[in-house]
Amino acid sequence: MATAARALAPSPPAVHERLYRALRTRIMLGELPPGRALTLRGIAAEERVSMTPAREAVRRLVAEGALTLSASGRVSTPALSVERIEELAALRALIEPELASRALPRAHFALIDRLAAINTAIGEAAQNHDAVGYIRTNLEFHRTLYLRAQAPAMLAMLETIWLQLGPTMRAVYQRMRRNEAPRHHRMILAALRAGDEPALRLAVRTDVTQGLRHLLPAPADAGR
Amino acid sequence: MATAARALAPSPPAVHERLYRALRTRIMLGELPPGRALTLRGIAAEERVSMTPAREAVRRLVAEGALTLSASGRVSTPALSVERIEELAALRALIEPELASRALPRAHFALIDRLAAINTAIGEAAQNHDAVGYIRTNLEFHRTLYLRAQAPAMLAMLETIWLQLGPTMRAVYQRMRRNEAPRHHRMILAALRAGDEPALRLAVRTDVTQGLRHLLPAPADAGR
DNA sequence: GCGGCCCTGATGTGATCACAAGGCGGGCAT
DNA sequence: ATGCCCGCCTTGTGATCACATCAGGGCCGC
Repeated sequence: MATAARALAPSPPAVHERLYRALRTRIMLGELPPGRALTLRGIAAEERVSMTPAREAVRRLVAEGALTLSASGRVSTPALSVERIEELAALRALIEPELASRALPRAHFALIDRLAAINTAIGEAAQNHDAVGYIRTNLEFHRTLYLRAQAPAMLAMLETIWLQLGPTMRAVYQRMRRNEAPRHHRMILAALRAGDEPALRLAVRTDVTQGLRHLLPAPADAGR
Repeated sequence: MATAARALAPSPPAVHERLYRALRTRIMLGELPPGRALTLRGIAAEERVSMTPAREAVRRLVAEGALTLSASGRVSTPALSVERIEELAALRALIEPELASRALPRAHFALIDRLAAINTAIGEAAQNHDAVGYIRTNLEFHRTLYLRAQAPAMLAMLETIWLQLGPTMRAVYQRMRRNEAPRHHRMILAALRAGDEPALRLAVRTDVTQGLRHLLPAPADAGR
């Protein structure tokens, strides 16, 4: 695709692609608060281009659920309802253990070492109270593992879920004043080293549901 | 959203929305073969509009994986690799039992009766060798059940998976000369009537994997 | 003081144009 | 006859414009 083409020849990527990447990153990392309004002309002016590519980038992000359109077509980051957050968390809890399980047979030492290093970076971001850094390294931890699953369609679907949760994530990690990396990450690493598939599934699933539990009101059946 | 607005006032929906719906339906029902090339000007001319709304509709469908862009930006329906089909089938097998399970507590008699009626229609389409009709009624069966789960985000994600499988589905149902509705649908109905949640999950999961097994080469570990 | 109404400016939508890239076919050389 | 090359013409991209819609603020009347 476009990425590969750019890797071969340094031809500038299409403008709408660049806008898309930029917005997508900002949204996924939680740099935009939920409910933040955006305008096509504003996005376009920011990069000194016309509205056309801005429209295309926004349309694409809306299709992925990263942005929402009001009835009159105004664009904003989504302000998720509790029910929707619960659904998205449940989807993560379904897909991520599956990806981890598929990655397990291919997880050699070098990968586990890299995951451990990323986990250290997560801890540093947590100590610095760097919310964006925390989200970015946390996602990098998961993505690095799941890339080994060799399941691009699943990973793509999962990333759109992360994307939808992006603006909300920021609120989560600001609320919980965390000082260290998620404790379940160590369990994930241990299960990977041991080649223990059930333990890995459980650790991943718990990591996901723990991370989002803070957003759900009643801790009643959050783990159903 | 736009649908609700249209329901209140019969104002015509936005052109790009209309194009999107039309294309989406044709793709999901398998009316377009895999690898079919489309052009923005062609889509636009078909409905006597300019390229702009056609571009938006296509961009949206590309974001959902319903269409693919070649390196030079040409648009076509995706020709899925076997690996990708397996991934999408696995995603269906993860998400659909969950949706069925969530729908179970809300599944009253009227719903089960309606599902049985739809199932009859599936059988009729099968006997008439009506591939598009078969796919449409089959999806309607599943969607009708899952709508009761009150999980719009999950259902939306699932529909994008169906969408990606659309062009390929056509090939499946032409290959297997089926004469009746999927046999697991009866098991789904029975589990719903009995309120048996594990049986329902199993029946749904089996229905999904059986339906797509014909596309996978070696029947070795398709059900892993 | 306050609530409702109207107007204006901002915003999204669709059409049209200019341009660059590339696919495909015809034509030429061997 | 066949293979290659070149040029045309289709195709996607970005810019610009006209227009309908609507949100928000100011103004008037109570």
